[in-house]
Amino acid sequence: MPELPEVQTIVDDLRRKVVHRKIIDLWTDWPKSIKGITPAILKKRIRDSKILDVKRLGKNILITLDRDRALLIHQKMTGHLMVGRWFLKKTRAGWLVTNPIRGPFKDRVNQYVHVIFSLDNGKMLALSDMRKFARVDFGESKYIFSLPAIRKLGLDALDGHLTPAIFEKIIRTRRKSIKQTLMDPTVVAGIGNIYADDILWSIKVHPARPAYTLDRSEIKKLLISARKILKKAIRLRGTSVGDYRDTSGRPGGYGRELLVYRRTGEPCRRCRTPIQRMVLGQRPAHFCPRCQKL
DNA sequence: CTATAAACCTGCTGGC
DNA sequence: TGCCAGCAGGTTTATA
Repeated sequence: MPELPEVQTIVDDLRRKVVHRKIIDLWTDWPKSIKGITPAILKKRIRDSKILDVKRLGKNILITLDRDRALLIHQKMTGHLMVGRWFLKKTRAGWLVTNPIRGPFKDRVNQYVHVIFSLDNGKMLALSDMRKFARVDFGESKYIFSLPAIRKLGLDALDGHLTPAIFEKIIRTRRKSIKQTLMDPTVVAGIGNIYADDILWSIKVHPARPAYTLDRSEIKKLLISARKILKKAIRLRGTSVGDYRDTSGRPGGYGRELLVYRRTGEPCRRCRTPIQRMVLGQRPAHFCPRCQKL
């Protein structure tokens, strides 16, 4: 689900909804969602933690707690964070979580909720994830920031410290394709498959071009375009291709604006040539064979 | 070191 | 209608 704009949307929601709240309980039916420690230990250690802040680190969500501790959540492909009131219900098949949010969810039971933090205002922060790839990590700030996922994170795509000159230096040393380079979180943080395709289409660069072949002006255009597209997607509250939803269960609006992503066979928005699909680094890449020459 | 593949999971889609 | 291969927003780990 989540790339930079989707994660930012979630973080903005969470700042309004859970900052200053206390976590009073923890429930999970998928212990693997929690890294490092058992759910029972996390439950004990997190009780009565006050939420001080919520931030985005690349595609990770950092929830800062009191007593110098923090939660780090990565939603991976199909993870969702939702805030609301749920009810646990025991059935023959196990625990089910009922979800009163109306709208995009097909029914009132969200069978994919696997972790729930109960808050002191009667609401719950729930992690729902159909594919169970999402992970929650907990510990002292020192521990969280020592995690490879954070330590090795490149500069954020929207971070002002990432200047055209620095971006050029990074891009020009990479031998991989420009698309795989853009999607590598240790190079630039936040760009995933959807936005990488749209960004490259917008500057007419073929996704398979080796990164080091881009010249200075192309790299500058790349950075400017990346920021423009990511900011537009944040304004529209993300892309809902598949099942992405915000913390209230509402879809994002960028899906209608997609430039090439998942438009295989459809006409290029510039020249009407049918969009092509190829595979790069095990991921699909979409491009216009006429606008984006190798 | 690099490049590719597999692993982690479930549900949906399309072809036969 | 039914089955099954292939595919999906991401990242880490294994293999060559």
